[in-house]
Amino acid sequence: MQIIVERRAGTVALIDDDGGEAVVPETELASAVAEREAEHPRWVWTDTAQWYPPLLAAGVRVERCHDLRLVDALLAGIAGTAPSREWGRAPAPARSDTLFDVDDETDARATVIASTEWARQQAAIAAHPEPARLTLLAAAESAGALTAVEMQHAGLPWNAAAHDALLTEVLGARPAPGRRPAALDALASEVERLLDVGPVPIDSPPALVTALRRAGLEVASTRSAELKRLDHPAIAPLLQYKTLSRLHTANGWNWLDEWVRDGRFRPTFVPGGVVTGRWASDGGGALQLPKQVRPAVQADDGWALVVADASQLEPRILAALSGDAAMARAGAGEDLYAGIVASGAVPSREHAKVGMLGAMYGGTTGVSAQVLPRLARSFPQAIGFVESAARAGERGERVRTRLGRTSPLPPSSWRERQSAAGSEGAAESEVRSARSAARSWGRFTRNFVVQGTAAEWALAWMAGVRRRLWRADGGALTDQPHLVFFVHDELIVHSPREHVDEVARALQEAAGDAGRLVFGETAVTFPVTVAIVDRYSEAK
DNA sequence: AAGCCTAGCGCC
DNA sequence: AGGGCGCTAGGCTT
Repeated sequence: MQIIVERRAGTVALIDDDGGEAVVPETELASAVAEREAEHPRWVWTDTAQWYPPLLAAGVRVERCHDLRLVDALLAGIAGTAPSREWGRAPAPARSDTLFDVDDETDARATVIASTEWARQQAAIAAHPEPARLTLLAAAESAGALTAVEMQHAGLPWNAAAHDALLTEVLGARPAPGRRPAALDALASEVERLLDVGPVPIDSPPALVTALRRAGLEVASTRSAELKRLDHPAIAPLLQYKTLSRLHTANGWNWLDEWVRDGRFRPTFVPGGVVTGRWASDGGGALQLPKQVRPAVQADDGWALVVADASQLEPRILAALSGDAAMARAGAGEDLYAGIVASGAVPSREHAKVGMLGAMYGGTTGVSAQVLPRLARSFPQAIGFVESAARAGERGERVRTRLGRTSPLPPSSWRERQSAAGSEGAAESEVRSARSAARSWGRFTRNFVVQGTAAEWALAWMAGVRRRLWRADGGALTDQPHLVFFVHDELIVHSPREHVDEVARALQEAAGDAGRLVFGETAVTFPVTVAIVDRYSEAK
């Protein structure tokens, strides 16, 4: 059964299957939801990110929901239209210099009648050629939205003292605000001394290029890959400076002050935030947590981190998508790349890895391009699948993931370039640049099908883990094993030590379920490695 | 001062 | 001339 949650001027209507309505003041919503949650309804509401945090704060957990905003975005993508409404986004703050008053319009767009929208979405899903897949995607997306809020609520356990210690270890003591740590000062002086061309503006890439050239180093940029190719004594300290400076600015003491409170890092996860369906994050750079700071991610006393990682997820996804039996066989063990080597297709694991990544990203140079023909011979269906997605993109067509998320159409400027290049008397440069733009869009659609389907698998995995950890008898989320982190193909559960084995089992079993859910019968396996550790850095 | 852009680098 | 992101600093414009 489902219960639609509909806002009505300071009150909230809860509408059940039979059309029965209970209208409660917003202040009493949590208890009204708690009362009904016992019947395991699916909560149909406009936006999990808005409705769920206050419920969790009141100690009320919700098992299932349908997120109208996220599903609308999916359906709009499929229909090739813009999302139908602004979903309750806060109105733009009033600005005195604004030329026209947008508030009325913004409010109107923000008003979504949940029951009406729910009916519309059900009809749209039923009318889709693959309603079962789309239903699954809507459920997975919505479960992800619940999990995202729960992970922010619980927070990733973070030992601020350990973080401070590791910063001090490599940077020196925390400097006064606005000052540079001692280790960076020393490295900057060293670079200056070794270049010996006067002051070196080390933090400004364009000015640094000028200084390097003054020192006789032929560089076009200050990218570390380019600097590494140079043979000069100043390069090593310069690269070291960049690494430490990055740590200091991105994940240093300021980051710690801003993002870690009461032993927890609580980023906002943004389900569906990426065009492919991957999650994005907002604040703290949660999805780019550098390995350097992972020693600070530490389980509470008596607890452990159960860290699970899906092995070679994307090539396995491609094998399942394309039904490539040979690649499924190569992935039968724990290491798909080793399986590709064993099949005789390529000489080394590195060749297998770089070649597969190149096939999925559209690499055209180096080792990746070299081994592609061999991979194509051994795994014609898998390679053919991404090639065909690339060709579709080059023609300006949309592609879709396994469960039905569609890629956007290229911008109108792209189409105009293509047609201009195809017309009589087009300049050669126009043709070349249009061709290059077409290839570029093809690389996007090529990757979209794999990355997007991997995101679907990951959502199904996460939902399965959450379901297995769910305790019907209630209790606070954080009193029992709970998800605390997700990065595309990796999950972390914070768990009391006495439960880690069952948590590990849940992570494994849910991975198997996810493969069957997304692909039905498939020979492709999705092994996950699970590590039970005190610190995130001890995993892998 | 605020907004926007680029360069660069972190993650998957 | 390999896909997707977020974030920071510098530097420019408004």
